[in-house]
Amino acid sequence: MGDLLSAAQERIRAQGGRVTAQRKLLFTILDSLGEHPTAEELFDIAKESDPDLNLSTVYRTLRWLEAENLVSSRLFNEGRRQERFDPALPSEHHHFMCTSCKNVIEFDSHLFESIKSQFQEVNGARVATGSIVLYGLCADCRKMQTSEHRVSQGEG
Amino acid sequence: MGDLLSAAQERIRAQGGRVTAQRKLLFTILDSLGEHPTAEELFDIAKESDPDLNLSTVYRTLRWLEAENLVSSRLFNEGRRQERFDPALPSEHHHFMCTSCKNVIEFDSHLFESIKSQFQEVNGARVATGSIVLYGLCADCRKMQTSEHRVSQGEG
DNA sequence: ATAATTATTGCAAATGATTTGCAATAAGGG
DNA sequence: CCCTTATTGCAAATCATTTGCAATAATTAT
Repeated sequence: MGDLLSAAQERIRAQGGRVTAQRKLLFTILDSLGEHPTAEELFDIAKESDPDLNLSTVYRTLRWLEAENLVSSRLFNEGRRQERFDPALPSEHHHFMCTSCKNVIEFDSHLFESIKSQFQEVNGARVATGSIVLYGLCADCRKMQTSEHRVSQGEG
Repeated sequence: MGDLLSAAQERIRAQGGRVTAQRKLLFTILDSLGEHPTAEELFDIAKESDPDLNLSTVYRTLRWLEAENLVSSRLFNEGRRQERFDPALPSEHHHFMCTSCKNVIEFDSHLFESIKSQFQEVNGARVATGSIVLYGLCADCRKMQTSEHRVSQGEG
């Protein structure tokens, strides 16, 4: 929704680059996808439209977007050591990952500034960036777990 | 300083395991090291005492400690996709990583609880764990940067 | 439109971090 | 001190990502 598609195309042109079908496809998907996909997840979605697409192209496109500050990548503690790509605008925000469905929810917290300045004062450090990551069950997965309980206990 | 060494040895024995020289060495190093080493960093230190030590043994030992909740592993955004192992006791704490020297400083924040409960209320989720990671320059590296500036500007 | 230029792609092989299979070694019990 | 088998070292496998290179295709000039 942030119109990554047109922002990215403009930047490509400004750099004398080429607006290829693969890039347009990937930009479009990222733009509409309200998620934090891994390279492979994005690849799997894109392959439905372009079966010849290669995973290297996905990585190269994501790295280019990252260098242009149009997406950022982060590692969650999900067992895998795999990056997730965040197409949100680069305002400071934090993440919650559901440990069951792996969905990521973004959130803000005005308390984060206080945490940063408190750390700086105590340690004499200079904090440049940072983020909060929370893990747990999202509302949907909580409901499902509860109803599974009910079923397995014969209460449904 | 948390006496990981003896805690770990006790648990090994309790499980019918064997207290090997390699394990003792690694426990001792982790115990005294006030840092968050990668497997390879720990390996390099340990190799000085036991040149035949193998990196697999380091990984296996760290994974075992992790399963026993005596260390935890985390991924920082340092370019590499490499785990760092935290030998701190499993109380909730947060991390600052110096982007220059890569040193990790642990800290607490009572505000974290508020952030968690606020997220839960707003989203209907259940937060189980989470943490704050800050990046910036530690006090020492700030000083060095400043003095380098001074030198390069001929002000020293 | 068409050809020329070269950025970008697909593929395969390389890389870096971590894991695993297996035969050799060595703790700890008898 | 010997036996049993947990643990080790080594090499090969794996997973996520990157890279070299020849083939392809988007732009640019014709």
